[in-house]
Amino acid sequence: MSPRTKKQNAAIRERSVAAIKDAALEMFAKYGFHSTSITQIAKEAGVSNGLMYNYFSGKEELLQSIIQDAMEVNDATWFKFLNADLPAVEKLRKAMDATFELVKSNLHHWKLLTALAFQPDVQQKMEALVMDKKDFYIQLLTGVFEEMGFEEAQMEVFYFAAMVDGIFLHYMNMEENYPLDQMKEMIWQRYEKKR
Amino acid sequence: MSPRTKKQNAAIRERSVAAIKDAALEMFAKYGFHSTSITQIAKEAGVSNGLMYNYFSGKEELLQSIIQDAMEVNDATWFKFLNADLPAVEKLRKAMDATFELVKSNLHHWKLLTALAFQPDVQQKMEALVMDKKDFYIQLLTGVFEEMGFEEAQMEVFYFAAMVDGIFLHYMNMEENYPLDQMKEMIWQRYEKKR
Amino acid sequence: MSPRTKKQNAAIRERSVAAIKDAALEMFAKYGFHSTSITQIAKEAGVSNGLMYNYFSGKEELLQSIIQDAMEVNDATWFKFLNADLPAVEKLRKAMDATFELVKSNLHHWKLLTALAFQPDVQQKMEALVMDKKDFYIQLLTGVFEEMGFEEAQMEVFYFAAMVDGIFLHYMNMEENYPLDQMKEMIWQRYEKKR
Amino acid sequence: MSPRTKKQNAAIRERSVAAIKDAALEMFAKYGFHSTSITQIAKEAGVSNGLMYNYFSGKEELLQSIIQDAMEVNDATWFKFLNADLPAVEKLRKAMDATFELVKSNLHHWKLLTALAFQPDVQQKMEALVMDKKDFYIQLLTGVFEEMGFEEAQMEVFYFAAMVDGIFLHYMNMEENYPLDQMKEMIWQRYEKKR
DNA sequence: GATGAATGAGAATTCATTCAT
DNA sequence: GATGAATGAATTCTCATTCAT
Repeated sequence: MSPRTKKQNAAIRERSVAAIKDAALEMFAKYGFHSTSITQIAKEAGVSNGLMYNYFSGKEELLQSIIQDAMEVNDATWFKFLNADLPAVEKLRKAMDATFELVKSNLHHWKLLTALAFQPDVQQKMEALVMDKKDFYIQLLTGVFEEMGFEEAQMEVFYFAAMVDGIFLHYMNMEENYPLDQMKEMIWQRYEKKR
Repeated sequence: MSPRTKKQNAAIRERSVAAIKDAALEMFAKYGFHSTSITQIAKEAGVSNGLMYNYFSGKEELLQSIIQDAMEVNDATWFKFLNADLPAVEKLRKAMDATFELVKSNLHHWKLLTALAFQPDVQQKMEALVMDKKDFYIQLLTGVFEEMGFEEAQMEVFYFAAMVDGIFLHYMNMEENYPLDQMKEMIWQRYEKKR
Repeated sequence: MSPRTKKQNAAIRERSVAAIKDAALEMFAKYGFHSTSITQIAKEAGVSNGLMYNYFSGKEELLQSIIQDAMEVNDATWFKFLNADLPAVEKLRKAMDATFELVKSNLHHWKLLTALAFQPDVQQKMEALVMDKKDFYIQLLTGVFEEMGFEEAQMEVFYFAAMVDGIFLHYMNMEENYPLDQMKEMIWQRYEKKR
Repeated sequence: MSPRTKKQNAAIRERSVAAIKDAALEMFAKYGFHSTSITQIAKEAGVSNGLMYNYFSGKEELLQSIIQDAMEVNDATWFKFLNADLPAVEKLRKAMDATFELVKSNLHHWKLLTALAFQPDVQQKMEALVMDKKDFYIQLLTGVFEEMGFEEAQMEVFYFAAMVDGIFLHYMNMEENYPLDQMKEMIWQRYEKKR
């Protein structure tokens, strides 16, 4: 009956927080943010209704936290490959491969993020977070395409991003019926010769 | 003294329905479906709270009706150009031009439709409507690309669709800052030579 | 195009009023007062929503009017037989027979009246109407039973009324499965010997 | 500090449910089902508007639950006396006495149940519940009357039931002005001699 | 740290009633 | 006399959030 140590408490907290986030992500992705109630999340997570409020100030903050997590994973991947010490074509290929893998194995996260990107009320709250990143990656990719010899490197960034996101869009709708890998290679044909 | 004629009534009804739909589309696109209340729509439309229920069975049916409208406009355009008696390249170009115009001038509709396509709870209700159409257009486009000499015509359809939708996705997020026309031409470079 | 005569107008009015009352009675009896909407009544009656308000001040007054009608039919019958110039036993028998016929052939009216007699909110509005009548009939019947030689004639009135109403209660619930005529004869056995 | 125990919670829930049911019964009986709003019930029960929905799926289920309760009380009484190991006449007398007591002391329940039995929209929902019971009690009573020597025992059941229900009907309308006990004895005269 | 009973603001929906024609 | 589009108050129900334990 001795009081829990700090470490024990931290572990307990972490487990609870993770359970809540996992359940929430799952259900937000499945039913939408507004159509998922706190009660449903709590039930799915196997905790009480009120526990969420010990860790987040409300439903919105829970969402924010999930979004942040998803973006961090994505960031790590991109940053890793686009900053690697490799020829531009290689960097692009590796980053692209990694991104496709990421999306394949985290379909839930991605569906959720995409869905949210189109819900105007949520969008505004993400905007600040996203804008900086976006500019940063545009810069980064522009550098890569310049190195690959594109005149209008920034236009190429837009074009590349559109192809990738368009493919993901369709993949998310069709899932296993979508020829994801073939699409990736069709993109790649455009850049391969720059090798 | 005498009651209104049928024609008068029809006109009145039509005006009310239009006002409600317009207001709803505007606000759904702006704030999202779940975050827009009937009261808000009614106020925006300049009618009473209850009037919507004279014309639609509920908020959901109102949404359905708006979706249907949007899809009909789109359908008409595509069908017109892809079925025209022209060489395949011309058909594709004209259909593409028309679609870009459509999206440019109906940004609201498109944002709404796209947002909805990612809200899982709404998605299911659209699915039946959309699925048939999708297959139909895949067929139609496959024919066009075959005529243009593509070996893997269906893969080309997916690729083309991904590029177009990816571009629209980004356009919808960045609006006037997006180089929409340049992107269109970048797509077109791939097909022009097939002329 | 000459204006309608007064007589024509009166006929038109009467037809409309009758259609509305008939429809209302039918639906009140079938679905209950609160569960029947003006719109339903109007549709059933084949008239417009607003017409009712030309003849009645509202839904409640329509109900009152229907109740009054039903009670008048009943009154006429009872009064006729209980006031006839006949021996008491004959009067009772004839009034009883007539009442059973009345209920059999106007099941709707009766169900409605009974239902209303138990809806507290409606009850209060009927109370004034009913109370006077009740006392009047108790007097009348008491006279009859006294004439038949009952010591406690008023108790006999209560008892007789309870039997009759109890039988109707069950008849209304079971309808054609109820041995209505046999029940009537079982009551009668009590009074026959007083002949 | 620590959460409430299961027992504590159960007690709290039970108290709330009881408060809601009591208030609802009171007001349904007083104003009718449709004329009583959730808000009124909540106020009378001294709880919030939403609490009812923690325990019942809606207003209708609350009603169902109250009906069920009322029927269970009734059932217990009847079953107890009609199944007792006594001569038939005694059983009947005791069951009858108990029923009259029941109605006297639970006037609210009975008014409500009777009122509901005549509201067509509610009736359908009770029907299944009631029908089985009715047949069961008819059987039971038929046995009793057979034992008492009635040739047409089942007709006697109908007749007896009609008398009892007719008396209750009038009692519910006139309340303390009604000679309830005398009526009971008038019924009894018919059966006493079978002793 | 955790629970879950309770709250109450806000949303969708219904429908008696009005009134311009 | 009749119509039916429009109104808006009232009602049911949902659910994020609070808080005593």
